[in-house]
Amino acid sequence: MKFIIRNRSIILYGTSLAVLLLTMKWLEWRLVVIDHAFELYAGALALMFTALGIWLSRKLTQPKTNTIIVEKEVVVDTKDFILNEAELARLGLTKREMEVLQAMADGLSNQQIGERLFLSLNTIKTHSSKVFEKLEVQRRTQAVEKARKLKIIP
Amino acid sequence: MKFIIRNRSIILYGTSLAVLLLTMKWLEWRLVVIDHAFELYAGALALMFTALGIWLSRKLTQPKTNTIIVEKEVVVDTKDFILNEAELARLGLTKREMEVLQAMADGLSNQQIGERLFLSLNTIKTHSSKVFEKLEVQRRTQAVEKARKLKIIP
DNA sequence: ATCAAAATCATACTAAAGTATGAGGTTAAT
DNA sequence: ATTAACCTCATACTTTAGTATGATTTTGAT
Repeated sequence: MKFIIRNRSIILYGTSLAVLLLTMKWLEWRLVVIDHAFELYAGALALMFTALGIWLSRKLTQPKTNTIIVEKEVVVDTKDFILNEAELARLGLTKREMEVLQAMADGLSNQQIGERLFLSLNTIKTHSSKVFEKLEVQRRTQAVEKARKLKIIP
Repeated sequence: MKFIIRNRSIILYGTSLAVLLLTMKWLEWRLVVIDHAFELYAGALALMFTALGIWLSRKLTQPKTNTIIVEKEVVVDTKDFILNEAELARLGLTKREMEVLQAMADGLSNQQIGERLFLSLNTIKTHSSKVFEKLEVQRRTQAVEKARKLKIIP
C-alpha cells in the first residue's frame, strides 16, 4: 500500500501512457477512414504529452527555492563588557589591585574586602591607595567611576 | 529584438513543435515501409513531448521564494537608560535625596556635593543618611551600586 | 643567583564618611 | 489653620577611608 502511495506519480504516468497508447490505437483505425486527420492527431498527441510533461515536472521536481535572507536586528542588552586592555596596560594596575578595585565597585568596605581576599585591613588600604594613585583619584567612589568609564571593570 | 528575448520560450516551443511535426511527417512515410513500428513511433513521440513538457515547465515556472528570516544580533550600546520610575516611587526618594545620590555616583565627596548644591556638609550628611536608609545600605559605594542595579541612576 | 616588582602587613596619623539627635523653616494638602 | 513631609543646619560622636612610611616576603625574569 505504501508502495502505491510513494510511487503514485510513476504509476499514474504509466497508466496515462497506456491510456494514450490505446487512444492512439483507436485513432489509428480512425486514420484509415479519415486520412488527412493525421496532423490533428499528432497535434493532440503533442499537446497531451506536453501537458503530461508539465504535470510530471511539477509533481516530481521539488520547487526551486530562492532563499531570501532577511536580517532582523535584535537589540542585545549590552552586558557585553569589553575589557579595555589597552587602558589596563597603560595604567599598570596589578592583579591584586584589580581585585581590590572590583571589590570596591561591588560596594564592599575595606574590612569586607580584606575578608573576601583573606588579607588584613591594612593591606587593603595599601592596595587601594595604589589604585587611587594609578587612577589619579582620591576616593573609592571616584575610582569606581573612572574605572567604569575606562571600561576596566563592568 | 527584445520581443524575441522575452518570448524565446514560446518561440522555442513553437519551433520544437514544427520540427517534431516534420519529423512525424517523415516518420509517416517510414510507416508505410515498416508498418508495425507505429507503437515505437508513438512511444518516441510521447517521450519527446513529455521531455518538452518538463523542459517547458522548468522554464516557465517562477521559483518559489522561501523567505528565511535570520535574526542577526546587533550590538547596540545601551546608553538607553530607562529610569525605573516604579522603583523610584517605591523607595520614596525625594528630589534632594536623588540629587545627592547622583552626585555620589559621580564620585564627589560630601564636601563637594555641598558646594555643588550650595548646601552645608552637615545637610549632605543628613541627606545621604536618608538615602542609605531608604536603599537599605550602609555606604555610599553600596548606594551607588544598588541605585544602578535598580536603574534609578544611569 | 640576583634584582626589581609585587604583595603582605604594621604603626601612626589625618580626613572623610556615617550616625544620632534636635531644631527651625518651607511648602503643599486637608 | 493645621498637619505632615521635606529641607536645612548644627553639635557631638563613632567608624571607615585614606596617607605616609617602612619592613619583610614572594615571585618572575634575566
